[in-house]
Order: sequence, then structure tokens, then C-alpha cells
Amino acid sequence: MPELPEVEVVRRGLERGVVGRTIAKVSVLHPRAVRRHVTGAADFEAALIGQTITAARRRGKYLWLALAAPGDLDTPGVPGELPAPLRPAEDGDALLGHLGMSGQLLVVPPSTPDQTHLRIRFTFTDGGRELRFVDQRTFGGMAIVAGGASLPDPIAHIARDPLDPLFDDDAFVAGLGARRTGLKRALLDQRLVSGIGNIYADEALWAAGLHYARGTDTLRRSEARGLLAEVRAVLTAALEAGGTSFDQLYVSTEGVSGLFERELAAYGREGAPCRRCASQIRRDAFMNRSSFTCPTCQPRPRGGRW
DNA sequence: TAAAATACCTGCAGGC
DNA sequence: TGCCTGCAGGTATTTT
Repeated sequence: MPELPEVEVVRRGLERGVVGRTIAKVSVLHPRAVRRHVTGAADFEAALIGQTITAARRRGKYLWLALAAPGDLDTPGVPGELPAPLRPAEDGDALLGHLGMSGQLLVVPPSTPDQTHLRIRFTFTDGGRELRFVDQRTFGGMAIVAGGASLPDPIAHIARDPLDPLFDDDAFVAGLGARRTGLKRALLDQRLVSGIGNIYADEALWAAGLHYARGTDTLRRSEARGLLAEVRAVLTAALEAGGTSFDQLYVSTEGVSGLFERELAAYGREGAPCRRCASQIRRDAFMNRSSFTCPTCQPRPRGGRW
């Protein structure tokens, strides 16, 4: 399940693999993959031809490739060479993508056999490696939107993530305290803090010794700051490990799995001993998904509302 | 207005 | 072997 560390690994792969290249052809093989592109698959395919990718950016779990149309680069490149510097003359369009639960963005040689769930294929004018969007469960998708150099309009509501240098710790603590909900619901709300999904929410709450149903309005400021520190720690460690490939649905642009699954302390460890106190990790159904906690380290709040 | 519930979607595991 | 059910869960939409 791609969360912040996995998406950042993919972004870095795109930076290496497709930035500076010009799109020659796009093939949409499953219309659902471009359902958020309001003018349809045919327009999606046509609009990208000739566009040069100038940057690979990320906000939370969203990725986008900044685009420059022919003539938009302030220093047009020599044919056959990369345009340099890659600086569009104005804020151009963006190819916005979300991996959903099972999406993969692969940069592979054209001779690579089609993946079973290949949804979109991008080929480039240099004839080199293709970009492929592969997605088993089709929760992910791509669209062409405005705002490539800044922040695409459709994701203006997504908050910064805790690894963003401009993330505002004080605003997060204040925002958490102002809510009337449970801790995990708040951590999963991308308008408050982005990049956290089910796995890293459970890991951070375990590390902080807090139960997912604890009311956000009962948290002391020091506890909120401690939780934020644990969120940062787990995201950083996961990023260094190349992400978590819990069910093999997440891989990098080179098709490599992450290694953080080995380091998980709570998520997916039902019945296993807690790494702190040896109590058995328990699994609860919560928000139509699973939550994993240590019953000793993370006691359920009395009279918990969430 | 905020919070909670629901829909979307496919592959897989397990039970019968 | 084949069918059915439950589960995985991020986001947008709908309901409360």
C-alpha cells in the first residue's frame, strides 16, 4: 500500500527515469485509470504528445510530472539532446497521479512483456525506456491538470507532509487539539497532515504508546508533539528502507520491493509478541480496515468515543 | 460545518 | 473444481 515513503521512492525514480524526456505516444488501456481526466481518454492521449517532462513532484501521496509544451521551455534544447535548463517559461500543466492501493509506475525497456494490469503506456521520442502505469485494483489514476510548477488545483486541499521542510508543527498540534475525533482518524485525514496511511498510522501510534481511539481533544501538547516525532521517525526509517511492500503490490520504478516490512512493530503482527512488552498484538476492525495495537503499551481509553 | 459512513474496485484466501 | 464471502484500504461523495 503506497504511503508517503513508497510514493517518495517512486518520485525519485521518476526524476531519474523520465525528467527531461519528451512524450511521443500515450496509450490508455483501461478508461478507469484516467477517470479523473474530465475530457476523456482520447484527449488524455492526444494532449500529452510532444510534452516535455520538466520535474517530478509530490504532495502527500499524490505525484505529478510538470509538463512543458513545445516552445514553452525558455531555452529550447538541441534536437536529440536534453533541453537545459529544464525551466518552463510559465506554470504549465501537470500529469497528476495517485497510486491508490495497488498502483505502480514502472520505467522499463520497451521489450518488457506487458504486465497483467497495465493501464497506461507512455513512450518517448528518444525511443528509450517506457513509463507504465500498472494497477491491479484500479483505485489509482492519472489526469492532466493545471498548476505543474506550483501545486495542481485538484490537490490544493492536501496538507504538507511531516517530512516537508515547510510543515508547520504548531499548526498541526493546534489542529489536532481543535478536532473532535479519534487519533487515527485525524492522522488519516490528508487535510490535517498528508502522507500517512493505515500502516504508518498504526506504527506511529504504537511507537508513541497511544491508542487509535484516544480523543484528539484529550491529548496534551507534549503528547501531540511526541506523536508527531514518532510519525516523522517511522516515515524516515521506512523511506531509508525503500518503503513497505506488505503484499508485493508496491514496487519502485525499477520494480524493486521495499524492506520496511521486516521492521514493522504493530501492523500485520496480530498474535505476535509486542517488541516492547511481549504482550500479544491485537487486531481490531476500525474504519472498515484493520488496526493493530499492543493492549499493554496502548491501553484503550476509558469511555472512548472513537 | 464537521464528522462519519459508504462506494468504488480486483485478486486472493478460505470455507463449503 | 467451482462458487461464495470476506478482506485488503485511499479518496471522493453522500449522509448524519
